[in-house]
Amino acid sequence: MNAAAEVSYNHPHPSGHDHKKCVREALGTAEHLCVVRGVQLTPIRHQVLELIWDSHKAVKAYELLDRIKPLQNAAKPATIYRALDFLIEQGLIHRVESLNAFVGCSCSGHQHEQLLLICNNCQEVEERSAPEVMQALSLEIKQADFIVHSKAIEIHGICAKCAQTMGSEQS
Amino acid sequence: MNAAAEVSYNHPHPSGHDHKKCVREALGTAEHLCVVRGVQLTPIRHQVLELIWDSHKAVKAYELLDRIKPLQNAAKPATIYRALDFLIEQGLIHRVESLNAFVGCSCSGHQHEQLLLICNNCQEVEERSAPEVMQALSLEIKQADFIVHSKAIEIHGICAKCAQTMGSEQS
DNA sequence: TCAGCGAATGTTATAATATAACACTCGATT
DNA sequence: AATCGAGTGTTATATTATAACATTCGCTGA
Repeated sequence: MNAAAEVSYNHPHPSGHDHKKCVREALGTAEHLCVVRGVQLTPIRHQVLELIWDSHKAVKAYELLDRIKPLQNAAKPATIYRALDFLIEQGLIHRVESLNAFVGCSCSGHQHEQLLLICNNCQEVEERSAPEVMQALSLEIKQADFIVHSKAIEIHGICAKCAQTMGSEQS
Repeated sequence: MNAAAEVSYNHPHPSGHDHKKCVREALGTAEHLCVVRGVQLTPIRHQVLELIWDSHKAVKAYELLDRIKPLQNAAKPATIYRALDFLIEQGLIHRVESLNAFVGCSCSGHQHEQLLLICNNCQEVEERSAPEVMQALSLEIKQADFIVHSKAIEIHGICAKCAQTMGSEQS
């Protein structure tokens, strides 16, 4: 049985987008990249990636652990952390440093360093490539004579959708 | 006895800068801001701030706990985390999200949102205000219709000093 | 004066996040 | 068939952080 068939999507994205398409594309890209790179997207890794893509919210490692247990009875913290390490290495997910949580990367394969807009209300994370920001950042880093290994740009606040909802709910 | 007198500086900054001056300025600014704002920089909070300013490296909470125990025998995790919460609220330190650690803020009183250059070799953290980056970032965020609460921009890599040292040590 | 309050701290317990270390399986290679 | 490496199983523990309630102490209004 295919692991993919065992994971259901509990939180269809509310705002009229076709989330199944997001998932399909993300998994398709992941599968393709892993073949190309000669690395193994094992059942466990695939399931974890699917669970992460269950929504656009950042997910905690132990929440993933709880949710994978019905599928992988033997799952322990190491099971999850190893899968997460792999997925991060392959650029298939982002670690959200400010939340100790993880979110699917929709820019896999392209440049992986993105700006994350993290909604404190709905917990959804939006990735933006923000080329102008990245360019200014590169210049700044160069001026500092600094050799970059990795970048994390995390903005917390309220997303457009929540702002609208909250606004219309005011007295 | 003044708490300030009880903390020694174990790690004078190697690269010829007058670290005592950094500390003096940081503590002076902190004391002044707290008076102006009518908040209390209590002995514990002052000591924690001093310990953080012991170096330009990011410090872990439990490391602070170990180091404050000789001064505050009763210190427990909550002691440290409360002091850290206060110092962060007042903009006197930064939380380094990608390290779960803390570093003194040298821009206290001015705008507090800064770019952090974190050296993976020496662990020192350099703050840069990077106005061009911040401007591009604000624009990007505005385009996304996102309401900002806080920003974290953390760049990991090798600082200029370490790059030089490592370069000259190559075979 | 002293009752009551609020801010800070003391204290105990536990939750949440993450890694280390070693054993086992299994398919590919020699 | 031995060996090897990648992935996983398993146990234990380290690290980071918070909850919840008690106590202290200075201040303020009755």
